[in-house]
Formats: sequence, C-alpha cells, structure tokens
Amino acid sequence: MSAPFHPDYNPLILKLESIFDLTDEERQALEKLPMQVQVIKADQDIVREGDRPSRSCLLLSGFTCVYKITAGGKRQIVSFNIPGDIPDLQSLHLKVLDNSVATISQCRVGFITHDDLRDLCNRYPRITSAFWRETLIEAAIFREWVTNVGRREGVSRMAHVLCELLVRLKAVGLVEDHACDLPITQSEFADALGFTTVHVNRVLQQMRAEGLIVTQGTRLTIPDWDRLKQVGEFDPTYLHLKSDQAAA
Amino acid sequence: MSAPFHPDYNPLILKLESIFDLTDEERQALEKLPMQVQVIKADQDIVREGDRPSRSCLLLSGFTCVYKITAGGKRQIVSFNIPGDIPDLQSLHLKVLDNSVATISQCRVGFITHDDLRDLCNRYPRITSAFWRETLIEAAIFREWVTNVGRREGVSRMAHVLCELLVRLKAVGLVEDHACDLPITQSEFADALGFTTVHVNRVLQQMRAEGLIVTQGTRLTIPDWDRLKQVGEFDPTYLHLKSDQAAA
DNA sequence: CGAAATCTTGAGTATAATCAAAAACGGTGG
DNA sequence: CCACCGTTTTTGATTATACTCAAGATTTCG
Repeated sequence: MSAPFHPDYNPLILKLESIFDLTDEERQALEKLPMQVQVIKADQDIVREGDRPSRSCLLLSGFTCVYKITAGGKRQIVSFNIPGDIPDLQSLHLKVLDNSVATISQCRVGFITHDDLRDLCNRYPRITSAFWRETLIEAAIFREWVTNVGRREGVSRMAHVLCELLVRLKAVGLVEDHACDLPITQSEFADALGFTTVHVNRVLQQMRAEGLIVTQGTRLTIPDWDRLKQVGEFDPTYLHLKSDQAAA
Repeated sequence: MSAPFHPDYNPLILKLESIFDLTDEERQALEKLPMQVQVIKADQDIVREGDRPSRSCLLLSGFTCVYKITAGGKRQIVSFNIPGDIPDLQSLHLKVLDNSVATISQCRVGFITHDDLRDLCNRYPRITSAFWRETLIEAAIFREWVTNVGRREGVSRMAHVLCELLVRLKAVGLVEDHACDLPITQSEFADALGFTTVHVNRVLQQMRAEGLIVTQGTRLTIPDWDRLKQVGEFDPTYLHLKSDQAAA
C-alpha cells in the first residue's frame, strides 16, 4: 500500500475501493478528474454554513472536521474527515450548506467543480452509485455518532470515536502497527463528543492509566485493539467496508 | 391540501415535491410505482439491524422511528419518520442494514422492491437525483440531531425536536393551526434525546408551565411558534425545503 | 528563547440519572 | 357503562456524571 505523498497515493481511489468495486476504466476516469489543489493551514474554514459552493473539496492529506455552531455559540463537530473524504459532496445536490468544514491540521485539498463531477457521473453511471453510496455511509456514520453522544458516557464514548478513526484511517493506508498520527486536540474531541475540554482530559488520563491508549505528541498507539473495541462497544458494520480490513 | 386517508393523499409525492420539482411525467411514474401495502400495529420492528432487505418501505400513515441498540442495551432513536418518508431507502445501496426501524403508532406501510426502484431510477434519471437528495437531507437531519444531543440541554433540546417534527409534518399536510397528532411517548422522546423518561417528563412539565406547548392526549398545540423556535434555537435551513413552508 | 496554544489540576456546582412507587390514562371485555 | 389491566405519566429522594471557573504546567512553534 502506497504511503501518503508517494506519487501513486490517491486517497480518493483508495477510499472508493474500500467501499465499492471499480473497473479499470472507472479508476482511470477518477485519476483524470480535474482538481485545483491547494494547501490550507490548520484551523481555517474551507467552506461555511450558508455558502452555496459550485465545487466540492477532496481531502488529499491532513484532517478536517464538519461542524455546526448553535445559536448559543457552542460548537458541535459531527464528523472528522481523513484523506479520501469529500466532506461537502452533498453540495452537489443541496444548494445551501447547512454546516461548515474546517481544517484541523495543515491540509492539501483538491477542489473539484460540480460541473466536472456531474460530467463524470453522467459518463460513468456506476460512479454515481459509488458517490451515492459514499454519502449514505456518511449518513450511517452520523447515525452512529448520535448514538455515541446520546447513549455512551466518558471513556466508552471516547473509545468509540477512536475506534472509528482507526478503522477509517486503516482503509486508506494511514495506520501501521496499531498506531497513527492523530493531530486532534482535546478541545476538538470535546466539541465532537459533546464534552468539555476538562472532561476530555480526565477521560484520556483514565484511558492512559488503564492502558487503553498510548500517546506521544500527536501519535496514538493502541496496545490492545480488542479491549478498546470492547470498551467503545465498537462494531464496524456501519462503515460498510467491502472487506474485513474492518478488523484493523 | 388533501388530508390523510383522502384518496388523493400520496405522501411520497407530497414529500418529494417539498424538496424537488417533479414533472407531470415523473409524478405519474411515482404514482404508478408498485407497492405492497400492509398495516402494522404499534411497537413492531419493520426491519432490523443486520437485515439484508430486497425492498424498502414507504411510510403511508402513522409514525415510525429509526433506532440503534448499543452493546450495553440502551436504545437511541436517531430519527422519527412521518408519512412520505422511506426510512430504509439507503438499503438500495448498502446491503446490510446498520439500524432498525420500528412503528411508533399503527402504520400503513408500502413495500417497494429494490428492482422496481432501480427500474424507476433508470427510466427517470431525475428521480435518482430526487432520491439521492432525499437521503442527503436525511443525513443533514442526523447532523442536526448530533448537534442537538451534544450541545443543547433540557427544554432547548426537546423544543428543537418538536420544531423539526412540526415543520416536517407541515410539509406533508399534517399540521393545522399549529397543532398536530403526535403519538410519541415520553419514553420514546427519551430514547431520541439521550435523556431518561423521568427527565423528559420534567422537561415537558416545565414547557407546559412556560406556555411553550399544550398537550391533550396525543394532540400537540404550539401556542407561540416563534418562541418555541427561539427556545429550541431552531433554523429550518437544514431541512432544505423548497419553499418557505419552513415558517410553519 | 519567548509567546501562544494546549494540557492539567482542584474545588464547587448543576444537569440529568437512578431507584422506587403512586397516580392517571386508554383500551378491553363483561 | 363501568370495572379492570397494562401502559404511560408523575412524584420524591438520592446519586453521579459532567460542567464551571480559575489557575498553573507543559508543549509547540516562530
């Protein structure tokens, strides 16, 4: 599996192949998809709630998040994006964005116009299916996220998001030896989990103490995957991955 | 607007027209869509997590909910379905269901085979778009649901779901004079909001005391829509309705 | 090396959970 | 029409998870 920044590393194709069978022709069409690549530094909005974009953004490297701000000024992150994700693919069919997307780390982003996307879908109807499937899995992730925030507490809630991230990162080749780079701050985890920063800190300390996770800077290592899965009540079915790379 | 049970009342078409412009031809094709209609009593699963259905279900009358059960045995309702919804439309592209769907009240359900749906989509490509759009709006509702459960508390969280239900019911003609029939128990609201039944009860009492809602049996009346919207921090943009029936 | 961001700690508090039981409601059958 | 049963709603008392506020330690990065 080619590493990030390697010339052959195309996270979109890796991602789609993890959920869909592509023909060579379709793969080539995807490789030729025109995009305007841009490097964006950390903590910048890529698109904002209320925007009416005419293009979607493919995340090539780095981490972004989809978030909403309540009228009371609180932020809720509804999902983390990893390379290969198109966080605002929905804007192809929904004119007004109902959420914002921001970078978490420095990112390389490829902007693809809706015209080019529609063109691709018209020429390759199965790619329409693949993209539709992609957005349906995104919805499945949101459902699981609701369940996590609504019905799990403390350590269990945190463990579940970590499991999800690990499995998804594995699918695009970004996990090695149960370890990955995860440049997400405790404050961002708080906004994702519906906690406060202080509480996230205490939960993480407990998880370290229990040997569920090991952290060194932004590097996360999972010493015992089965135990983390168990604590997080994690079942990867909802990610609808083709193979059982789901085992991580 | 035709009332439920009136012969012309087709909630699917009403629903799609609230989010998409249909041509006469497309409307006729939808009307002719073959379906096996069945009456299902309250509190029954229609489909279960893990199923691999070969058909989807269109809710014709009554209320259903989409839910998941955690390994710890807790239930989380991730959305309520109203007439016109197809709660498991995603199964057209995702083989294994990652959630269950259950009736809340007695329901009339129309089962439509995936073959018939695929057929319809092939013959009317714009209907593919309409359905895709439909599932994207469902995803938007999940995002908002995460935000609600993660970042709003007590009265505000409850007010928000009520606002959403009212607006969606309005779009299919089931709200009159800011009132509707809402056969959802407090225990079901608890599973939807991430609360306990006891807490839902106390929240509802407070809302009644503050004049935010009036209930008589399963009938819900909203005396002051603007105030409810304000308390629930409700902005209907995420429902992506065509017109401003969003005002309710 | 120094400023800013991030992480950590402590003490006091609030929202919501838990447990347990009583009251009210809704439908059914006599 | 009313008695009866199961479900749903309501109440009270106690507890727990997570929040708030505030300040200090550490890391990161220019």
